[in-house]
Amino acid sequence: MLSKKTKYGLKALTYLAAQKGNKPVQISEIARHENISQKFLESILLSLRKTGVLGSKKGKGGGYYLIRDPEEVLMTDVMRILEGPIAMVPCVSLNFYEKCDDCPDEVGCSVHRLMLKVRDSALDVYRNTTLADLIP
Amino acid sequence: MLSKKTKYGLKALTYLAAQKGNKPVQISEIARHENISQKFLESILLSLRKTGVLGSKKGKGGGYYLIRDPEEVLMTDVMRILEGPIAMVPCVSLNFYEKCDDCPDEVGCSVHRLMLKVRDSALDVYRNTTLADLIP
DNA sequence: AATTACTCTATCTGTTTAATAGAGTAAACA
DNA sequence: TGTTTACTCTATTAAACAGATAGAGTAATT
Repeated sequence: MLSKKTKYGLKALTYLAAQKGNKPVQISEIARHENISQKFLESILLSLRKTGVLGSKKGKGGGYYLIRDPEEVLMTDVMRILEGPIAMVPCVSLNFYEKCDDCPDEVGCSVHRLMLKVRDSALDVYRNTTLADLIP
Repeated sequence: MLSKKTKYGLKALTYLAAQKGNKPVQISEIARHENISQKFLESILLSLRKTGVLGSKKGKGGGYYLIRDPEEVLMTDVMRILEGPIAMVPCVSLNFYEKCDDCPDEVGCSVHRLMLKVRDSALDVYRNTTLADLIP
C-alpha cells in the first residue's frame, strides 16, 4: 500500500511542477489546494529538500520550489525518497539490499525470483516516468 | 513491503508444488523445512484452503495438498488472497476499488495515473506467472 | 525591529503485523 | 469404539509503523 506520505509528496511535487515560472510556493497554499494536513506536508517537503529535489526560501515571499526542471526529476528518485525501497522484499532491492535471515538459499528461493520480476517491472515504469509526465 | 504472511504462503505453496504425487503434507513438515512459525503457518494455509487453492485432510496421514496443478495456479489469485490488492492505491484497484476521499478528480490526479501504470506492470507479471514457475 | 515562514524535536493515538496460547472438532486406524 | 493425530477456530499479545499534532526556535525579508 502506498503511504500517505508518498501520495501527498507526489501531489505536492506535481503542484509545484505545474506552476508558471519557478517562484517559491508556500506550504499553506499547497496544503489547501491538495487537501493535506499542513504540518504533515511540512515534514514531507523537508525531506524532499534535504535530498536535493526541492529548494526553499525563508521569509516573506518564501516557500518551496523545484531545483530542477520537471523533465529531469525521475520517479525512481522520488519514490525512493518518499516510499523507500521499490522492491517488495529487501533481498531483491538495489538500493536497500538486505539478506533474509530466514532463508538460506537466495537463488533457490521462489519468493526471491518472483519479487525480482515484480521489481524489474516497477523499475521500468519509474525509470521512464518523470515529474513532467504527471502534470495534468 | 511484502508481508510475512505472503512470503510464508508462497514458500509453502512452492513446497507443496514440488512434492511428487499429491499426498497431503503436514503443517509441521512445511514449517520445519521453510523456517516458519507453525501456528502462523496454520492460519495462512487455512485461508488458502477457504479460497479453494488448497485442500486438507484430517486425521492420521492428513495434511494440506494442492487442489489444482501448479500450472493452473495463477499468481494474481495467490497474491490477492495473501497480500490483498495488487494496486498500491485503492482508486486504481480492479478487485478492491475504493474512491479516495481526499481527491475530487480521479482523472486529473497525478498519483492515480502513475499508480495505474505500476499496477498494470505488476499485473502483467502476476498474470504470466504460475505456481509451476516458482518451483526451483 | 517586526513579520513571515521555514526548521526541528517530541509526543501521541490508532492500526496493522506477527506471533502465541489454548480449547475444540473431525477423521483415520487398530 | 476409542484413541490418536492433525486440522480448526477464537482470543490475546507485543512490537512496529503510519499519520497526525504541538510547540518552540531560527532565518530571511521588508
